[in-house]
Amino acid sequence: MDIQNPRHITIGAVARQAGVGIDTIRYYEREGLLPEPVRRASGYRDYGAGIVERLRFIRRAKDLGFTLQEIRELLALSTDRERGVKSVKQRAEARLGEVEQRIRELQRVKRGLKQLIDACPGHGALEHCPILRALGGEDKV
Amino acid sequence: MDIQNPRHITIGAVARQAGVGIDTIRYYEREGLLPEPVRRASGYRDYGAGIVERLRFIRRAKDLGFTLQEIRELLALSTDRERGVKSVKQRAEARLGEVEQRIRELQRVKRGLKQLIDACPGHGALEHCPILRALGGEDKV
DNA sequence: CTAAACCCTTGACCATGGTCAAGAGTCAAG
DNA sequence: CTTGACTCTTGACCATGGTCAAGGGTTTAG
Repeated sequence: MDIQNPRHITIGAVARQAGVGIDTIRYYEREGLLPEPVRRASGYRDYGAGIVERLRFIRRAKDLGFTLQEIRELLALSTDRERGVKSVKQRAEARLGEVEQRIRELQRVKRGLKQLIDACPGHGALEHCPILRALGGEDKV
Repeated sequence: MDIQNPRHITIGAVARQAGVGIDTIRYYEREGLLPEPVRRASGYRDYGAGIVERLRFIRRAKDLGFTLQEIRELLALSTDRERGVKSVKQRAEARLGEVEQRIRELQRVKRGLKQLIDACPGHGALEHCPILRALGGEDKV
């Protein structure tokens, strides 16, 4: 009965369509990122059509560096018609700030490494290696 | 008998001087980042003076983004007088490449977020929020 | 001598984002 | 009806870098 109706889609089909593992879907459900779907008499999860879009949302947000915790909040906001758009924009701005901070940290690390590499002749006695010296001096233990 | 001789320094003193936890020192020992120290008759670890420098080495390398695995390798190289300097420089260069790659990824993320934020009015219907739309479209599940 | 402060080992636990296995029930095709 | 593919739950396990607790022995100051 109506097997290809998108109103009757099993977890395996969802997993295939969204390109994630079955266990991942159940994990997201446990973690509150996906609503608990209705169940068939057998106990099988029975998903509506929107589930694949929601998984796609999660994947894209993950690619933008949001944690599952942050994504859970975004999803909650996206169904809150009172506070919605403003808060979503604020979250995105906060996330942007974190990304910029992380970029600055990495650029500092990069400069540190570059200095060491440029100063290192690449041969000779270990005692004169600026990398090892900068990291902590002699290796007497 | 000679209590302040640096040849008789307990794990607690090492931890204080290096600014790490006692458990961290034992953890590093288990993980092969620190040599197994000699033991007193009581079984107490008995460290030489170099241990604090070595812990400092580890901390600085960690700040530069090396994993403990990489640090273990650096430490091994720093005592290998044959292959030493050249390999150390190569490790640092590899690490630099990783850092640069990560910076590029984050800059891509940053651009994506910026576009969304700039396009978002910050008010109005959720249906028109470009952030939510970009992340995955409607929220029908 | 006693008590506080220290040390020992073994093994569990934290967060993160899942993955996998066991054992049992369900569904669809032939 | 049977077989194979699918699903269910519970709970263990992966890496990373530690942290903490239990239950015991040691050392040192007063």
